[in-house]
Amino acid sequence: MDLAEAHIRKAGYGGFSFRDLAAEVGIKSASVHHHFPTKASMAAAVARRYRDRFFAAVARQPNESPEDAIATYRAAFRAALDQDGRMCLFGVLGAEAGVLSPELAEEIQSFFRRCIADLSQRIGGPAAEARAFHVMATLEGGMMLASAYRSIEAFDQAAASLTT
Amino acid sequence: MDLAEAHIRKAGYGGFSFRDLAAEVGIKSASVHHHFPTKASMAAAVARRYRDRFFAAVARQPNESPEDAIATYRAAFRAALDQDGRMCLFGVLGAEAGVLSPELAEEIQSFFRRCIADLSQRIGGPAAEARAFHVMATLEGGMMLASAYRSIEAFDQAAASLTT
DNA sequence: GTCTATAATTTGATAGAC
DNA sequence: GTCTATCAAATTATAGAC
Repeated sequence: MDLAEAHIRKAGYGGFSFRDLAAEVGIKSASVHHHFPTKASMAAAVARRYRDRFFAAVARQPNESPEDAIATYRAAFRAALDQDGRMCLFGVLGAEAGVLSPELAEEIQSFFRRCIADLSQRIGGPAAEARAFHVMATLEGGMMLASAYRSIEAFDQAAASLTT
Repeated sequence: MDLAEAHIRKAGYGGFSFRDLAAEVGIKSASVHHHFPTKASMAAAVARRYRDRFFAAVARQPNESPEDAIATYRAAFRAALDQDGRMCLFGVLGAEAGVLSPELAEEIQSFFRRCIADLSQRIGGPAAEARAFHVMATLEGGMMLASAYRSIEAFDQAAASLTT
């Protein structure tokens, strides 16, 4: 699953194959099928694991200000980029959502809905939801720019103004 | 090229094949190879055409304010989304830039460099470049969110606050 | 849990006729 | 410019032995 995640984040859903994963682990592709019946089911499992890790990382802090919440999200995205220089898993999959399996498409939409709902609540106020959309778009887009530029500075420049 | 562009914007580089394109046009895949020697060369040609169309659409207006320039970019992204509900070509490809051909990777980076340079100049002032990065990230991320949500409202919410 | 073996399909690409 | 024919490789997936 670690390898599958790395491949998806680097090259999208089509960027990993059971054979490649198996070879890198040192087993055969049939053995991978023993754990995940289909490619779509494995991608969905990887997505669920990524989602759980992500929401654990952005968990609400005590006595948190709206600016703190946004900074927490930004730091989580930045850490993912800093560790391995790769895109957000859901950012990659979201871009090709049009042709993925229904199970996976639902997983993607559900991730972003949960991000927006969580951020909106923690930001509060009248324009909270619009600001939540803005924050998520900027962070995802910033990761994409950093991926294209191969430089984390692109992310930092894009996301700097999110907090006042 | 129209069909190739549609497929890439919906599903990424791996989302189109010469056979599929040929079948949709009513010819054979060998005939497509007559026009484009390789898949990478065709994708690069599609990217160049998209780039030229994009920069024509965001051309500088006379007596333009910084807010006007940003609004022009936002309108161009929104129009692409509104017409066919698909991602920005370079947004999709940028997310999977890690495994594309060098020719294509260079085309992607060059597109974003040109966007940032153009926007920076039209915005002006001390923090112009950072604001240009911010605008591009928000627009690309907003398209991705709209793609995942299958709703243009996600884009509008994300990009509303870009202009004052 | 892992293997061998294999099926069925798709893919990118080429040679050469018309 | 388009075709037929074909290749070599890769892909997803399954059956059944160990």
